[in-house]
Amino acid sequence: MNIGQASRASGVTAKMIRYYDEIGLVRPGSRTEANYREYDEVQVNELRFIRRARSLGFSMEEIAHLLSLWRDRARPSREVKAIADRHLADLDARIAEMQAMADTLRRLSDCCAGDERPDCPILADLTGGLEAGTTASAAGGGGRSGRTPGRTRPIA
Amino acid sequence: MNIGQASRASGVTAKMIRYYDEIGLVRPGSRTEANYREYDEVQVNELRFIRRARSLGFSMEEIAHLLSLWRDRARPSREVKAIADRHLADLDARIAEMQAMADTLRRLSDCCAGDERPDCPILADLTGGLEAGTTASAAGGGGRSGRTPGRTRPIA
DNA sequence: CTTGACCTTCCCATCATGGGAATCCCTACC
DNA sequence: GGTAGGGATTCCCATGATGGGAAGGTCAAG
Repeated sequence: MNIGQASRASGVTAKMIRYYDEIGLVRPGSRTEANYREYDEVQVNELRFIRRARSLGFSMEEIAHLLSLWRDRARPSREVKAIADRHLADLDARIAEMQAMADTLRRLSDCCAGDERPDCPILADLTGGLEAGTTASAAGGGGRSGRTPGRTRPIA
Repeated sequence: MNIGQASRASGVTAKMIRYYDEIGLVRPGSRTEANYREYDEVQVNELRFIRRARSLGFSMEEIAHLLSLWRDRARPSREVKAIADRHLADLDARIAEMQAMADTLRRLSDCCAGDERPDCPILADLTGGLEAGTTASAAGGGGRSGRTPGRTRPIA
């Protein structure tokens, strides 16, 4: 299987397959004389694995770890679960953060007439910070340690 | 006010203030003879505005728009509301997506013994895709148009 | 005049992904 | 054999918002 066939078989773009090769995540089984990457079912399954893991929001770093556990028939499921749970906690935190943003925004939007007049509680909120009140702390409020520069939404 | 003072007054890092200058979002009122940026209360308020808008998850592009409306005393609140509502819909969609990931993951984690044995439903799911079942479609399921390469989590 | 804090610009890195160029290779067809 | 078209290769660049750091100029206090 060349890269195009592996791509169709796995649902991972050729570009990404090359990238996974580059970062050492999934190496082609071999190269042809013309330097074409060659893949077999094993690698294609790994590519599918990655695709699925990405769709669950795991980072490449986490996936590298998961993949090494997957390859290791003697892995303890404890380790897999640990990675999953850490990621889950991360997801939950980010969801809560975004939910707080959405809640604040919805409240502000509901108060906004949305007509031709310039008065707007949304702009008022952005302006003021509204020091006294429940308004100001959408995302920063909790006090969760450092400003997590967390990971983005992955693809499907 | 030089950039350091503006930074302290607004809560925006000097690095970011320079960036906002560079992209034309908030220009310093003037420069000193030594080429130092000079800011006054107006700009500091704009920086605070941006900081607050970022904390609500608005992108820089949306903030540029919001800022121009904010500066325009004759703006129709309709336009502000439109931006906010679009962002809100975006937030809701991303929350739903992450929630689906989290739900799937939680279910898988709950089924995982997390002990020394290698059997692991999490890895099994990643392996199989489990073609028949509610398991497979965490994030891609909905059918919402194109794979939105959406924006990341902002800071507080 | 020196020291230390602060400013300037410029470059690099993040993370996963896509776009595109230049070049080479393979297959099919005439 | 020649050629066309699709597909492979590598390399560079961009994203979005942010941080890190280097090299060099500036200001204020001692």
